[in-house]
Amino acid sequence: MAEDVYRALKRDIIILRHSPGASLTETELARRYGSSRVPVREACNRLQQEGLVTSLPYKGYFVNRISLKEIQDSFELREVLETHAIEQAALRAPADEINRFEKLAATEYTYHDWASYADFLDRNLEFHIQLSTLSRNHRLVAVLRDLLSSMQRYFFLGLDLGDFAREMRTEHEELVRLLQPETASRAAECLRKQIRASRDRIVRALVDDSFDIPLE
Amino acid sequence: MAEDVYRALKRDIIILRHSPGASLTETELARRYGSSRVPVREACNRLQQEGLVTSLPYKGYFVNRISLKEIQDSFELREVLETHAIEQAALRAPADEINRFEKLAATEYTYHDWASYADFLDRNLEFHIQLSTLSRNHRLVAVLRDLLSSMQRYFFLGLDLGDFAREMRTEHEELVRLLQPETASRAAECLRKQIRASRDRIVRALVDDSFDIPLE
DNA sequence: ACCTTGACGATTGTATACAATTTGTATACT
DNA sequence: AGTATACAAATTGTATACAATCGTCAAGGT
Repeated sequence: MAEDVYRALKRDIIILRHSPGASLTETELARRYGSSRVPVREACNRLQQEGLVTSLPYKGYFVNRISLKEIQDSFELREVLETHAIEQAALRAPADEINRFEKLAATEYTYHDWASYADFLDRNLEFHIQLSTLSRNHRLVAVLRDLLSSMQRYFFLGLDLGDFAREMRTEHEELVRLLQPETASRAAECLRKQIRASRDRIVRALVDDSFDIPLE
Repeated sequence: MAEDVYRALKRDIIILRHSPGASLTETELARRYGSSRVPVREACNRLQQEGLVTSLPYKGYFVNRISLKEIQDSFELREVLETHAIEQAALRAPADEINRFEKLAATEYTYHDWASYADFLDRNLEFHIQLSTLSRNHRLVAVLRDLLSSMQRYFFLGLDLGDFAREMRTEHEELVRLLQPETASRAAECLRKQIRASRDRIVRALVDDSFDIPLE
């Protein structure tokens, strides 16, 4: 049940059902998600460690606001971690596992259909995690999973800015093609370019003020 | 009180008072640290997310075993994160903050004095965290802090292998000297060398079987 | 002899009652 | 009117009682 609350609450934060800056109290969350305060506490603690909410003792929990600085920091960190992961992945990738990724890469979403956004984000996360798993560094994968999870909220913003479904699918397929020892460094550079493009899309969305979400 | 339990339990795991592989139950921990099960649960959850213990539902918590693979994974991850951090730190470090680090770098320990090990590890962690803070990337610092915390157990093993107190102090001072924009990449390479030396010391300690700790 | 089944012990999972803390508000005093 | 103090409301922090789950071991049947 704690797991249910965790998942539901996280999803609601990611798809912005809980607005950045919003105040959450244990009692109200318990009512909303149909449990008692204890599982809610556990869920909130996990989300706090992931950097999605902040706990102020005796005051409540608050959905972390979105700031340009944190977006840039997150993307910088992602670039360091994931380019390293994919380079190692390409160096160590066994050929018989590559075709498995062609299916994972083939995921798109429907523009302006918010329900499809959530699905796409899940599959996209899965793709990147499976990719980094090829690096054979469990620890790296764990950190990257937490990081990408907490960035889902940003990606959600980016999707509604334009129809990049086909473009992202093409990017995925390009990565899979480069997943071989000889092209390891090219794979890393390719991913780096994609990550920066994604960051720029999202930053542009925010500074253009297309969204009326609480910043800073 | 949850905070107290967390700190005490973490310390006891790091200094190997709780042996790797040991079984921990909430009730017994509550008795040992003088609280009820609720704060213990919170502490254990945090430690689980940090990778120090594993929770098996309805069975208990278990102190994670130490494996060569995980040590190597951790050091690889540390190398990626911290060399990036120090390079950014050197590029952005304001001159008036440098002297603050000369004090932090001047920390040693007394060989064969286990009590001094714990103190040294704390100050050493603080040094590296403060260093990475100069990178101005909060997110990176947060991840690095978690990683280094969970590696403290390994460092503890390394200390008892030989008297490296002066050597490590010298290494620290060398890093501080290189903490300038012109020598940024040299700082990164210097740190990389140090991290690998540290890893090799610890790996050697384990394969030489100098310790009778339960491995993987 | 072996397999099934049932009960018991140990442990975590959950709910709820109560304590501690903070913040704001109202009231009394100067 | 202004300030200080006491009190009340809201919220998390902690303790404890109870429920759910898993593993073990023994008993009984085949």
